[in-house]
Amino acid sequence: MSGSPRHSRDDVSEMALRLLDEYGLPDLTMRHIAAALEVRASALYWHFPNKQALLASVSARILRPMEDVRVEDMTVSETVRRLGARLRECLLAYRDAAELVSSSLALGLVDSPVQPQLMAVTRRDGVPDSLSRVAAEAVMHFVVGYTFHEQQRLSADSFGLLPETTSSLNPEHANARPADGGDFEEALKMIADGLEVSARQHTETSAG
Amino acid sequence: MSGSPRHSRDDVSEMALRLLDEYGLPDLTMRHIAAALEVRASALYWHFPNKQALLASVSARILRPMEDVRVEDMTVSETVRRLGARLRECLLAYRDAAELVSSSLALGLVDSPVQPQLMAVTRRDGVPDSLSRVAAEAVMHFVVGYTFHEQQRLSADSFGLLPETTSSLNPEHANARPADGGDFEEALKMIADGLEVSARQHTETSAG
DNA sequence: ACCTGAACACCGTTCAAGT
DNA sequence: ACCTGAACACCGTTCAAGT
Repeated sequence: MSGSPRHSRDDVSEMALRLLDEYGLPDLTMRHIAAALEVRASALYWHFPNKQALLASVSARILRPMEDVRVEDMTVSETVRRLGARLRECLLAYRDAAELVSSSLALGLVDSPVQPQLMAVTRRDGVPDSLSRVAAEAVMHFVVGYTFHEQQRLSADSFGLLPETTSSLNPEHANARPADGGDFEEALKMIADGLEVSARQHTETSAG
Repeated sequence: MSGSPRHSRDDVSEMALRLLDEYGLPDLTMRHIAAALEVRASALYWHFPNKQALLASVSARILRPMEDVRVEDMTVSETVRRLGARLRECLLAYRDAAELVSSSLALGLVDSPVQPQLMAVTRRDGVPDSLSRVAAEAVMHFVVGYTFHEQQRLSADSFGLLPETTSSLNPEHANARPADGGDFEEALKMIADGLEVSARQHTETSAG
């Protein structure tokens, strides 16, 4: 059929995402990605300057569904909670996605997945951009960190590791026990409430 | 002088922390740590089962100053802000410390650096443990993620990278500009305020 | 108890050369 | 425009053997 199966940038990152989900981040090597595309590792350097850039394009792909969240009719608090919950869903959709996105975000190689939509709503409601940016950072870092930790526990469990540690039979370490799914939403609510308090303080100060 | 310079576990992690600060995480290899101790890489496997365990002991060392924070006389809100600020200081004290601690925390190889002291104060004030744990997670993940990003920007700047991107001359990307130091405390305040709102809601509900 | 020596099975990246 | 081939300079980890 196809005599010369040459690839696009998008082909590469699409395949990389598939391999990430199937084999995990430690096995997402340039050689494995290349092999899956029936190509040598050196060929990938025509499409990307280095591995970090390739991983950033995979991160952007993972975060793409964030764009579909419609926030027009939401309150500020609803928007914070909705964007946070959706971000967690995006990260849980692929194996090791939270770890990958965490480092791409820290390196500044992908845009904030929360800021644009949150800012649209806060501007509509007269909340200062500075507060909105801060809240977007708080939500983003909390969700990515929380889900990173959560995702590690999931794959540790599936590997059969931590058999007695996770069963929380040790009252000595009850304080250290991981939070469950409902705690995630509780934390988002805290940040949302905190943003509303700050916004209220701002309008009182500038109006009164 | 010393004929047989054999090492302890603590010697190894102390040297590893020095090398981390001097050369950064990518160069913190088993071979480099061993060489600095005048030993072969394989010798490290007598002290630690693998590299991740060694890195976890370095993380614990970085977080040790968290224990010195005295919270007895603080309000809940002050405690959140103080512990968050101190955590950031701990991470900024060594090169790439935030990235290292981020992964150790996600892997569950080090304890929460926020929870014990926050819980002491919230218990004193009758705030439910569940809320306290959630807030501790929010603070921890936010601070580590924020500082990870911040620290990457610092070393990118010192490397002379991102010369025009960081000078924020591009109005198109003004929304994406990184938050400054004051924004960090603003975000901690949001989480602290959110915790107080939740605590208030709880006591109202349970008291009638 | 603590370490060496040597090997195993890999990495990311570069670059001249091919088509 | 897109890729190969071959090399460079490394990795983490294991394990028999030494002292």
